[in-house]
Amino acid sequence: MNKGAQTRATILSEAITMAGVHGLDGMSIGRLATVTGMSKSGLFGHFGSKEALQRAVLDAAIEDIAKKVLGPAQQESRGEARLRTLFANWMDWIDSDERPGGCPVVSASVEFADRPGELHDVLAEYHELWVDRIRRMCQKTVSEGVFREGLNTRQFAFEFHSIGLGFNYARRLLQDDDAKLFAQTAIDKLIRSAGR
Amino acid sequence: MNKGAQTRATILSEAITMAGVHGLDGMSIGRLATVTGMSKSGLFGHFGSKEALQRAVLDAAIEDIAKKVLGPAQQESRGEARLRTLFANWMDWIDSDERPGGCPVVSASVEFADRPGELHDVLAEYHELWVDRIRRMCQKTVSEGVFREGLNTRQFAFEFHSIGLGFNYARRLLQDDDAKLFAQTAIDKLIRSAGR
DNA sequence: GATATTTTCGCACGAACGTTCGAAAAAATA
DNA sequence: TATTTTTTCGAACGTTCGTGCGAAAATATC
Repeated sequence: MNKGAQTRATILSEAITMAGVHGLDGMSIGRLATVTGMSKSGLFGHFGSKEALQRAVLDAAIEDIAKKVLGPAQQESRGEARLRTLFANWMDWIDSDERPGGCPVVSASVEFADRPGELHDVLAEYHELWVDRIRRMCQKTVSEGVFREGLNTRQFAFEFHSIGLGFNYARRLLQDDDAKLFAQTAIDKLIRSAGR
Repeated sequence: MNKGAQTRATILSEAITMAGVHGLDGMSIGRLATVTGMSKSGLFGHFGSKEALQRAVLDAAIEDIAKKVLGPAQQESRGEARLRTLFANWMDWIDSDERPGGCPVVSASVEFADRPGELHDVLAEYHELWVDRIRRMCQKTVSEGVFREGLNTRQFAFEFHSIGLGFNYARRLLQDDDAKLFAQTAIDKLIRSAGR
């Protein structure tokens, strides 16, 4: 690993944290430089523009989700187990101490929901990908005969995702210790109601 | 109505829109002055500080929700009708053309979830109030014998709120026309599953 | 219509923002 | 070790930010 890639990784790690708390816009290059012990221009040179930095932060967060949340779920053989693992890992990821700001992708999506541009498009595309992954896991569970035939898998994915949002919201805003239980109960209900 | 209160209302109306799109921090006094055709200092004088302005925007949004969403729901006599009206009006409010940024309270809550201060506290308090209102409507429906005895009303409120978040998210980020149907279906399911 | 009060303005301030650039320092290559 | 490339820095730029202040304009009161 080059020196460049190394410091880039350090920067991005701090940037994910800062973006989670202050948003992708609220994350400033100056404060990021202070935190990492670099000069503003030194840090800036790694990205070339603020938008490129924001994009890099987003990519890094998405990659981390792929590694820690999606990957382990895909390794499960059965569909229902995939869904359960996905949700459990997602909640753990949101609740991790490394991320005081909850899921940075959710934060960014709310932040850029109504602002046209590259970041909006990246987020919209990723959201569709994410929901579609849930939908396909659900479809697989149908194929295995565990969920009932004719189940509306897009509806399932919508509800699955909504529960995650509810958890992220309650957990972050209120530090609600019951949130995890509520979310887990809701997922159990959802999965049970999809059974044949 | 004084001239002052009048322009204040005009400012706040524009501010709600801007805050919905750019966030409470992203809403700047300079741009707000341009939009309303005032001078920066003239506008500033109405509030005294940016945080006070943000607080006023939040209060105005919450008041608007009380009038257009909560009020009509409270006028329903039966518990289930209250819940249905509340949800329908909430979705309409989120989806209104006047608010390109969806629900500004949801946006603000995500924005300030991990930033201590007055705004965070206001938002957390309001969220608890909101969820508790849902819970009490649910409890009333239990008392009326429509929902089953022993129903976990806090769980119900969590799921109810989550569905609203899911709608807000999908509708804003993707302009998903199916979002309303998904949300409505989810609410119907939730209400049916709570029945005796 | 005269007076008192409220509202709005222009101007300025210091701080922070993203960004540029050429020089210095560090690292990689030979 | 000498040379080339990459990485980092310091200083500065033009903008925008929130805010303060005294004067002017508009409104309300008598």
